[in-house]
Amino acid sequence: MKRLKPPASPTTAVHGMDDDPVVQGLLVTISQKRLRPGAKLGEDRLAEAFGTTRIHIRQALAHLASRHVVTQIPNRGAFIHTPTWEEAQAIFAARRIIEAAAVEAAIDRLDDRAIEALNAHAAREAADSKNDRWSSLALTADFHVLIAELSGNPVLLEIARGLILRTSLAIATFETPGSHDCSPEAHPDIADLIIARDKVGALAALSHHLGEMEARIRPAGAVADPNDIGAILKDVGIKPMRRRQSHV
Amino acid sequence: MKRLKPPASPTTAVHGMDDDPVVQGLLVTISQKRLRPGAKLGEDRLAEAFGTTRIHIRQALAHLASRHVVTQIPNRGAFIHTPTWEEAQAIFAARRIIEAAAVEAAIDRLDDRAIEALNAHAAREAADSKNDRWSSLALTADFHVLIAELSGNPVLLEIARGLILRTSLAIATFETPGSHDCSPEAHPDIADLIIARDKVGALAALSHHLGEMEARIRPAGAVADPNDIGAILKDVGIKPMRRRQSHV
DNA sequence: AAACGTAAAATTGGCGCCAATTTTACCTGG
DNA sequence: CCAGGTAAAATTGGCGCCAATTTTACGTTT
Repeated sequence: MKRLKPPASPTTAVHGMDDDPVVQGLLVTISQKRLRPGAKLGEDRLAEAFGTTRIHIRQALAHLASRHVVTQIPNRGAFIHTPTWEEAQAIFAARRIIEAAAVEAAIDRLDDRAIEALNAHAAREAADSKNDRWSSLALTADFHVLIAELSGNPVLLEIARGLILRTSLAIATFETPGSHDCSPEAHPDIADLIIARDKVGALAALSHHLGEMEARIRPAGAVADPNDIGAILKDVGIKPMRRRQSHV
Repeated sequence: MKRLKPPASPTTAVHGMDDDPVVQGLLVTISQKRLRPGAKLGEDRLAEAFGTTRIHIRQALAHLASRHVVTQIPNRGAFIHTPTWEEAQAIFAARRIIEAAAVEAAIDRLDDRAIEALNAHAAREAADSKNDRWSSLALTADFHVLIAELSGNPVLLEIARGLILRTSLAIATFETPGSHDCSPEAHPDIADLIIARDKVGALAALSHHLGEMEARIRPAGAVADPNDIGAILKDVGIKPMRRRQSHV
């Protein structure tokens, strides 16, 4: 038996490249700063690591390149994008705008499920202090994504997701040696102010929080350390390939 | 003679998929509403129309799909994206946020070149009344892009460009029969208020302008008219292909 | 010994071919 | 005359091979 389908209705199903395992794997690896800006993303190596073909890798890399997460250079390959200092400042400025609007919208449409989600994230972040530093980095970023989700605007959420990810690239590029992405106690404060529906307080706390993040980067801190991705991807749960080794 | 180049510095040159002629051609054709939401974008047909290969078309379509301008359905092909009503509302809400911030930033860093650019665009728009309606549609969108450019934030500009383009898709999908994209006299008013450095006035005029645009769409106005792209692309200056014709 | 130039290896880019699915057209049956 | 089913055509998806460029390694020269 065949089920008949609409003749030419493009609203049936979406491709959903964001759900791609290669894209997701690269994204979380970047948000955890295991892949640093400038790292080479070889097609054959990634294909072997993720267990797929080279064409699939190319599509994923092209998708990430259009999101300004990966930079593709003709005949050179794909690299984790290294933001310029001007781009880093622009990302922070854009985050101030987007996230302030998201906080306002989240307070306007605050309900029990939103409060529960904020508390759940606060609990998860409080219990995370003794985890490995990789997952805690992704967790602090998730708080900002959660606020964007609570805004109820899917377009705003998508923009925020991109900016938050690019922020980790900016921080990884220009950070001063000993610095964290987010001060630990800033997120519960913002969450409480949102739950209390204190707009001006929440906006001030958010602005202060983003200011602290921006204060940790310096224009001269650009590192040129594209460490090899083999050992990194192996730790994520992917089997690496060993091709050859340059001897003495 | 060979010129030596940096060893592995990814900041040397960018790929720049946005400069691709296929992407640009499709983008302007969409902003002019010659390609309407739901239109099928066949790979062979586009390759023949633009005079390139099918692989190049695929890359361009994937890029546009990651920007939510094109929807790709597996084994079905690529279509001009048809926003949902919720997405259309979210786009307008996001534009209010982004463009308000852009106007504020533009006023803060206003200089002579910015004033000249605003006046130049106003003059071009005033002299455009008797042009064909295709280019005037793109011109009204350019005004909003110009404001985003004057904000001085390249990230904000990129976000605004995407939202403005997706707005034309939203309007084309849900517009009521006789409606224009922008009321003609709204842009000079906003430009004058920006030049006068009147923030609250410019923000109010912008909000009113976007409100007028949003008021012209209705949730039931979804059209299912994906007219063929052959005649449209032929008019843009591309040679179409004639394959076969179904006789009587 | 350091630097230049050359050659080999590796990687990316692109084209063509073929399988899988969909769309269309046609034919048959009610 | 309309509906359902079947077959042909068209289109997309994917894999493999080969050219072009880059990167690395090595040998030669000053």
